[in-house]
Amino acid sequence: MRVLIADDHGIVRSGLRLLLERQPDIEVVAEAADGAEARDLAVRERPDLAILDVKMPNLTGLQATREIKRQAPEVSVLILSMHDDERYLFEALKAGASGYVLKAQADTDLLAAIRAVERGEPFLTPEAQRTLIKDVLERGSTGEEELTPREEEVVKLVAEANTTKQIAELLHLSEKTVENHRANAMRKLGMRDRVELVRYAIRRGLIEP
Amino acid sequence: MRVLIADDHGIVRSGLRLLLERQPDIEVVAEAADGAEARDLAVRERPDLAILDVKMPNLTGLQATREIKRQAPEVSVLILSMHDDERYLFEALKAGASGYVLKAQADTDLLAAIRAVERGEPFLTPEAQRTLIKDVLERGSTGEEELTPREEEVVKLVAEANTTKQIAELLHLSEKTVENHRANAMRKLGMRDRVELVRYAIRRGLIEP
DNA sequence: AAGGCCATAGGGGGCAACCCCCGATCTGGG
DNA sequence: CCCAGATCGGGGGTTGCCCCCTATGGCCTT
Repeated sequence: MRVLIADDHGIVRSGLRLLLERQPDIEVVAEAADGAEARDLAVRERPDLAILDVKMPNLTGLQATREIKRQAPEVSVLILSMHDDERYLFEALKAGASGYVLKAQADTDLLAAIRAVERGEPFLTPEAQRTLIKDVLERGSTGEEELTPREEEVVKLVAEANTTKQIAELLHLSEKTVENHRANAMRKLGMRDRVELVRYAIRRGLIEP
Repeated sequence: MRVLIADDHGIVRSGLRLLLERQPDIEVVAEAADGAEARDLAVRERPDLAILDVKMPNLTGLQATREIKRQAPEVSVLILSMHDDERYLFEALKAGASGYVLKAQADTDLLAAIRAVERGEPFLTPEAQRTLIKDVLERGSTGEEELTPREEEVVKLVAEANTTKQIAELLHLSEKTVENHRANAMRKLGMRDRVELVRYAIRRGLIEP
């Protein structure tokens, strides 16, 4: 099994490599120190599996996952999350990840996750499963309404502190259209102003804080 | 040289251990998964050096440092920091740490830091030195760019998507006062609107995304 | 005593954001 | 073929953000 690992900390990459290479059938074929590098390597090397940290420079693990699944959908992705952070779980799954493992449990759960992915099954730690169930129950079965690509693009630009006029120029649209996309996004998300959109964009990994 | 390592992620401990044990004169005599355990082991084992992650359960690396330096001052402490987080640099030095190393640079800087500590010298990465110098210069010469407690409080509430009116009610102030604090904070930080304040507040850890 | 910073409060004004309506065009799927 | 949804564009209005200014009382340092 050919694996790519991506984390901005050399120490973590060493630890992962050590853990993985104790397995006779696993080979680490590439290491990346940021999200953009991870995406490029995944597209070029086509590993069986990419293990990505959530928090990386250039592209977050979530952004990298989206791009990898678009450009090389046969590459499976496992997301590694710091802390007790399960807030990215939902987004990770929507981005196309096959599993979500907390770093604190990485040494015990990671191999189980890899074996699951190998069999083509998804993998979630028990904690992650609990979080997911809680989320689904809270949001109702569907989750929140999804944004269209255009709406998401506008939200991203809003969150980067562009004014309506600037966004209109960037996208070659009228200010009115930009306002409409922003308003529709806010309505779908149940938000009242740009400030809430910023936090949403950061949670979604659309922008860096 | 007898070393203790403390980090809540097994993967990171593995990576550290791997790195350190390649050195013939370094022996990892203890591993801790949280701050309290790190303190207890440091006091009992009296290693020459304790390498502590900033963010750990029970006691943070900084709290653990303070307690270790009080109960076993001959133990040197190196702080390992996640992210690009240099915000704990001052506190670490104040707590008695001999050095501050970013995890992203751990594999290259950590050994240099250990050798410095061995010689009884302090160690800061070039980035940390720059941060320190920048801060000293800012505080020394021109008006300091730090926010007053009131300004920070207002910024936090702004970033939580409260309107000026809501903040005024929460703090029992006039809207005008809130506006002044917000405007002063924005001027100090060189920002133009609330959207930028949100990202600042998240970077500073004032609020969660 | 004087000057400095801070927290408090206010006036007035320009403009962007936000809200509620509306319609036109194009596309994909039943 | 028609309908739904996405995209694009607009009118017209209220609110709140943001910027400019002044001012007072409390506290600390000089």
